[in-house]
Amino acid sequence: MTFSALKIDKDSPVPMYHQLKEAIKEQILNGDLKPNEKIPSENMLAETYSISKMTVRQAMSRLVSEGLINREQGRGTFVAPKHLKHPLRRMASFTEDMRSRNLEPGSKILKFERIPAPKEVAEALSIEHGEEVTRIKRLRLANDRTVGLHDTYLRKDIQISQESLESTGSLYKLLESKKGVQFKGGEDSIEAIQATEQLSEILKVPANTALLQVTRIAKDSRGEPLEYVVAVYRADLYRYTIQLNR
Amino acid sequence: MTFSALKIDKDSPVPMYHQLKEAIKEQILNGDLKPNEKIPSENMLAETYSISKMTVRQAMSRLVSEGLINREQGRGTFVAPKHLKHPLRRMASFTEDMRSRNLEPGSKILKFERIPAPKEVAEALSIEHGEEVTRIKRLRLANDRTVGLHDTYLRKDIQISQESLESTGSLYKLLESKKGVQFKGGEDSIEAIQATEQLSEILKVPANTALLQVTRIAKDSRGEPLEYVVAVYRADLYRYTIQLNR
DNA sequence: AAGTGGTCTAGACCACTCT
DNA sequence: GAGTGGTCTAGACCACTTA
Repeated sequence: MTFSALKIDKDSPVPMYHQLKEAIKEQILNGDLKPNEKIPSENMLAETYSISKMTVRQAMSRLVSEGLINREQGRGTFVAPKHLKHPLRRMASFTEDMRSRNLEPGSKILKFERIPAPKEVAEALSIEHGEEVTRIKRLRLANDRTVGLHDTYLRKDIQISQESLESTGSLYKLLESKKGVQFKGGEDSIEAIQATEQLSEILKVPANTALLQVTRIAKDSRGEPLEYVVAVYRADLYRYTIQLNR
Repeated sequence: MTFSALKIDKDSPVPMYHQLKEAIKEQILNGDLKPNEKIPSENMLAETYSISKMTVRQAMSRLVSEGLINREQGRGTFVAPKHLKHPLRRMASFTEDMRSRNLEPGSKILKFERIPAPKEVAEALSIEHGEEVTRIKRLRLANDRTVGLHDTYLRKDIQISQESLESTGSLYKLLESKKGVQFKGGEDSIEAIQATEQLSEILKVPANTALLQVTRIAKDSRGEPLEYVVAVYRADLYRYTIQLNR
């Protein structure tokens, strides 16, 4: 057991439960803790690091909700069996999504403009019809192959420049780390569509091919809609995967 | 404020945080608490019901993860803005999914058999190639219209009869309430496919139409795969919606 | 400054599993 | 019976928002 190597800094501004959570997470991801292996008991961990059981439990609860461990009353806590694929459990950006699939994400901006919100967009963002929004149309690449097309609309108080987006690459990263935006979550709606002539040209597939369309409304920390995206993906290059709880 | 009507039974075998959670949930769902309305503070609730703040917080945390409320440090806790659609937040059965859309779910069993697991199924269920599984092929209906086709494979220790499934309607309900199965969660993989000739006949759509295919691996309380389903839906009648956190 | 949610303690007792 | 996770207490202090 490599747990002895673990250390928790009580004076750190980072909460202790978070330090413990990340430490265990790392051991699971790098293989020190193997699937189905038993994790030291909560009481044990509390004693070892001289923190209270409730704090240990908070770390554990979050690991459970990330799907990394399973708790069984009376038996113990175990590393979750490994997954073959890499289903996401949280709202991810295209960039994060591709990285988790071990693909190199890329972008090509086709349009970057400020326009009055069309009806559908205004409705999704809960703003007035015609209110100004930023509209970004981008080809999305994985290992230099075109996998999809993103049509993004941002609420007008989100001010970004084409240059900053081009240099950052990831819209979510730009918003979160440079614009102080906090995403709380969002809703994805996924459907199958037939390629229109225009889409078939852009994505280089035959007309009428089946495509996967993901429509997202992303929300800020107050739960207000912030971003509306219609993403269309080549069905042969992209599938949407998600890990769910019950 | 109708919170005074709320009561918590300290001697009940039902945890207090669960009682509190359900009570608040009900007030949100029946409209006593309106979207964006402020909920009494944690300290207030703790005092009112003479329970500790940590217990109140456990109730709140679960409501947050169900997407019903938002917490904002320094400001308070608020009922989440309502959603236009009904995106799911947890692994749902087809039956639950349809009900949440206000549609009446239905089924027509096409096949009910015990067969040796094909390779793909064995892999998904982490069992030996050729081990016996229950295979159920069903048309799925919403308001008596065919919306999709489910091809389900169950691990061999799950023993159900065609009659019990027919009388219950919902496979998940049958397993959970009569067979003591506990689903922990699962993984959904969603892709767009073209209708084969066979599928186009069954679903009554033209050949090569775009269809939505959802492949699910559902897991039991120990995290072991239990059910493998390949579901194919008519793109014009079904979309997959999901609520995500970040 | 007052009020709110966020973190944390140092215990306690219970329900469950395994031996 | 020993060990484990699940619930709960009665405090404490901190970080943040709002007035």
